[in-house]
Amino acid sequence: MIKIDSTAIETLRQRLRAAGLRPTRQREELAGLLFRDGNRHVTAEVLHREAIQDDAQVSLATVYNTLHQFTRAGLLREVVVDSGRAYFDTHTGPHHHFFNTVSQELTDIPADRVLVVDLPAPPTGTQVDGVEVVIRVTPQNG
Amino acid sequence: MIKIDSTAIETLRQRLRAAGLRPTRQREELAGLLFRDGNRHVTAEVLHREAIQDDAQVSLATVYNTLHQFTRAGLLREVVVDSGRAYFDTHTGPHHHFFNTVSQELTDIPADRVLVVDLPAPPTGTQVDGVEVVIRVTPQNG
DNA sequence: ATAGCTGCAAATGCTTTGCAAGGCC
DNA sequence: GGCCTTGCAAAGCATTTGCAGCTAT
Repeated sequence: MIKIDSTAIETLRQRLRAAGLRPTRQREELAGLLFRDGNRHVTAEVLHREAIQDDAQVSLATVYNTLHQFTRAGLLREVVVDSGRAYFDTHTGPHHHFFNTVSQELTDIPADRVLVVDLPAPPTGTQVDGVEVVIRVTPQNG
Repeated sequence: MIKIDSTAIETLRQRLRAAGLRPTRQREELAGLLFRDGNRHVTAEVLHREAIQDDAQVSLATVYNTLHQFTRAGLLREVVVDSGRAYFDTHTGPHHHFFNTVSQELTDIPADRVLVVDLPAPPTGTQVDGVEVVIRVTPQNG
């Protein structure tokens, strides 16, 4: 169970309410794990394991539902780097990622460190929704 | 069944052999579908459906295996744009993609139309393996 | 002949869904 | 109380694997 002072809990609850989500025990727990330590990159399974280790009662299905609700509400952003698993990022602003394909770890790259220039026009009848840069890395000498 | 002249078939067979793969009926069929019409972006399911409509005998499992063998052999490249489905691109050189998230269609962007500058150093102990830029687009007014 | 392929079906891994029970306002 | 949320289990996809039979060289 998430252990933080009552002010922080109240901030979380207000944040959820502002997003149009009822502050339930599970949502508070997951929001606490996601947002207390700054920027994080999680998969549903990892977040679920953390919640369980934290003595919280949350099912994996609820973790999935919650991650999507948070994403729809703008509290999270999905990062696509693996065709078999979804990653969620607590940093919703524009930025990019390193993805270590061996350890499967994500690292942020500030948006201002990558400049995409001379962008071609999108296909006819479409509009640009977002630009994602993923730099795949592997351990050296391995 | 793929219908092309014997010269083209022989070219395909040699290409497979050069990649260290036995030119079997299934591989010729799939290679024919993939490489005869220039650059293509396919999922396993789409390629399988095409092969079946072409009166070829190929199982979906073989399509999956073949796509990965071709990728390992450098004939294909995997493009990660969806966390639930794998796309394969017949264009293996450096370039980027538009991904229409509604129609799920991929469009190439030549590498020289996108410039990624001031690239930050990769995380300690890792080396860069590749840079992928994905521009997500949606239909206009919808 | 034999090492490599294929097909099927079953297994796997991640994710979603249906529905009854429970919790928030 | 009423509606939203949760949990469980089952279902749903995409993908991989085991193994017997087939095939290219």
